[in-house]
Amino acid sequence: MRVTKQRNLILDIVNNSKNHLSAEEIHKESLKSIKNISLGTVYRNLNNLVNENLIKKIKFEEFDRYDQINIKHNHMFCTKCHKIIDIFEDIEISLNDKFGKVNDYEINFKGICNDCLKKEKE
Amino acid sequence: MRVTKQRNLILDIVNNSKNHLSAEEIHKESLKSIKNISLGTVYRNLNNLVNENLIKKIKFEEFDRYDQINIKHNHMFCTKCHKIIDIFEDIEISLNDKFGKVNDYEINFKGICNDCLKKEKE
DNA sequence: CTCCTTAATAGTAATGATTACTAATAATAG
DNA sequence: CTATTATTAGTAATCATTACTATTAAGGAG
Repeated sequence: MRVTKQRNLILDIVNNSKNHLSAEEIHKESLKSIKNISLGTVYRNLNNLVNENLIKKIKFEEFDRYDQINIKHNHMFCTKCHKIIDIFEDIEISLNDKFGKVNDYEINFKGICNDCLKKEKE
Repeated sequence: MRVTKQRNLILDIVNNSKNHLSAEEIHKESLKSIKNISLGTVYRNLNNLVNENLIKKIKFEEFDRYDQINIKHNHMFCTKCHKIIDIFEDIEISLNDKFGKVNDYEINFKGICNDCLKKEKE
C-alpha cells in the first residue's frame, strides 16, 4: 500500500467535513487541490479507506455517503429534507455474542428534523 | 390506490419469506404465480409498500433488500458471508426528541456470524 | 541520488440496480 | 355495464459505482 497525495487528500476531506459527503461531492472538493483527480480514484480510495477502518460508509439514500470515525456517533436521517444529523449522545447497547462475533453496530434513526418541524408550523 | 393481484402477491412474498429478499428475488418468486409480472411492477409496488409502512427496506450491500414488519426486530450483517440475520431480542433505547421527531430507528450490527466462525476453526 | 519494480492514477468504457416511459389492461365508482 | 383512470408489461433510460488500460509516480535497492 502506497501513500499518495490523492489518498491523503480524500481522507483529509472526509475527516475535516462537518457534512456527510457523497463520492461526487468529495470528488468536487478534491478537484480544488488536484485539478485532474479522477472520480474513479476517489471511489477506489474511499473503498480502501473504509476497508482499513479509517472512515465509514453511510447508506441511507440512493447513494452512499462517507463519514469520519474520530468520535463514535450515530445518525438520524430526516425523511423530509433528507438531511443526516449526527447524534453524539452515548447510547448503551448490551448484547451477548449469541449471533456470532459482533464487531460494530450503528443505530439509524429516522424522523423529521427540527428544521422541518419548524417549517411545518409556519 | 387500487388493490391489484400483483401488489397483493408482492406483499405476500415479503411477509412469508424468512429471508431478506432482493427485488430481483421477489420478481423471480412472483413469476411462479403471475407468469408475466414485470420487474418494474415489482420495484414500483415495493416502493409503494415501503411508503405505506407495510414493509421495510434494508440497505446493507450493493442492492436493497426487503423485510416484513410484523415483529419489530433488528439485523446483523455478516461481513464474511454477507448473510443478514434477524435479531428479535428486545433492545431498549431511550432518546429524547432533541433532534426532531424520531419516528423509527434500526440497529444494524456488523460482525462474523456463527456459521463463518465455525468455518474459521476448521 | 538514480534506477527499477509495481502499485496507483487519469481517463474512459462498462455494469447493473433502479427508475422512467408508453400503449394496453383492469380495478372500481356510478 | 360503462367510463374513468390507476396500474401493468415491456422496454428504454438513468446514474451511481466498478472495471479496464496505458501512463505515472511511490519508495526500496544499490
